[in-house]
Amino acid sequence: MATTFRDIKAEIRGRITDGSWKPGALLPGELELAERYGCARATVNRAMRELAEEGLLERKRKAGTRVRATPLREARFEIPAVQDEIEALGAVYRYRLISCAEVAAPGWLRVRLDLAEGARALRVVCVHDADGAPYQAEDRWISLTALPEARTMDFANVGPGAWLLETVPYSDVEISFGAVGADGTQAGLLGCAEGVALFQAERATWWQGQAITYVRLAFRPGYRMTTRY
Amino acid sequence: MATTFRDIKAEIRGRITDGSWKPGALLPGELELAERYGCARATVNRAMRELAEEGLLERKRKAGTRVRATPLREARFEIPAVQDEIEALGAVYRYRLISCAEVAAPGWLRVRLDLAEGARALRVVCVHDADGAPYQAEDRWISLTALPEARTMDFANVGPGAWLLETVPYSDVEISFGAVGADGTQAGLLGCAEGVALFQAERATWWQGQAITYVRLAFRPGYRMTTRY
DNA sequence: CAGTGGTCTAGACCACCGG
DNA sequence: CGGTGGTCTAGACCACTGT
Repeated sequence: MATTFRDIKAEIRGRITDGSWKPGALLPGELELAERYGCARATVNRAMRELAEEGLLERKRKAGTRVRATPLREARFEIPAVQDEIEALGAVYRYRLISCAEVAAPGWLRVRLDLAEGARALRVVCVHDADGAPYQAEDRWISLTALPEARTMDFANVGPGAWLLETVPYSDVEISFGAVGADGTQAGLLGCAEGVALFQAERATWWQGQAITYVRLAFRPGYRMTTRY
Repeated sequence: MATTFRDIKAEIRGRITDGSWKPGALLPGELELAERYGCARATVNRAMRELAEEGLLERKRKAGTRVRATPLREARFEIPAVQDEIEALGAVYRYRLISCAEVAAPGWLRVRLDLAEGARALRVVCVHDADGAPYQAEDRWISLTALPEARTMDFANVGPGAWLLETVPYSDVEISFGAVGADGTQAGLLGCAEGVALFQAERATWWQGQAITYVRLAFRPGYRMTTRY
């Protein structure tokens, strides 16, 4: 009878969800559970530690382990590249460049990315289609302070997102989601009426403390982002 | 010179983000790294295992450990109770019940929650205010099959969300986010014009395979959900 | 088949913090 | 202060899977 840390996790999770151990309740110590399950303390430790990471338990030295009084609800969303997202739907992906120009970084962007006055940026506007219909409109600003080589890039066939992904693969990201009424540009790009409600993501990316890019992604009307937890 | 699993994580993470180890690159085996850092294999194992969970590494038996070719971007959002969310902003929370009535579950809800024909539900509509201004409009359906005791509850002062949280604290949830134009009811409850873009969450909750509740939460215009990763 | 990661063990020392 | 969780060790066996 093998007692793995997964068995113990399942056992404890079961007791919590079925109500045997109510929110706030104190669980037995690791040593006692190890004896009860006939395994090493390290095994119990891993089980409980992971359940704590998942938000079901609260652990404190000396105080012991308790069922979280207020369930910590945490949802995880995968943020795939647009092309992957579209192809995962079984649709044909197409990329269309609308415009690409070097400009002086506007004030709001300098504030947002902490850029110096006079900083310059590359602004790229493009659309991602799924089966020929607009799926996502992208309005991106790339800091030419951090990535001067972006000037020489040709974004006619490769999206700026894909290029950045291979140039700066691992970076720090701040992302936020909201709803906006489509402005004239977005309405044109997505083929909808002005004012229609759009799901919009905003993402700022940093690498080693330096701002890389800021992007606004407006999704086609009706888009939903879904997950379980 | 203490080498903890955190040190090793930081070390490896650094090599990945600074580009020394590029996407797809093969890392040394656990045994070699253990020797290199002068620690036990278990310590290296924990460091690498956690980095894999975080999406930076890909591990396969026999094949070894590699830097993920395509960074797995995963964002985590906390989903607090509305009251906590509002009070965390430093605002005063207020709850207002708009209506509460027992009804036959409409077809779309029966499909959504897998309810039997003729199933009955409690429909509760309410508003959550922050500093006196509407923050979130809630339109909730509670399955009376699963929770007949909801019939006798008085939701005049306690929100249905808070009651459910203490009645069924740990459940399975499916959640999705999108943008909608405010309908007449939502416009009235949130004090905005019809058609204004609203950020909307939909949540279906299950407990031991049985549907508990379905809720639509429409946030005040301009609301954004933010995180880092 | 053989090499890699996955997991368990028995024991140890330590840091934190509640009583 | 002393009990609890946090972490490390040295060793072992096993499961998967590429070659």
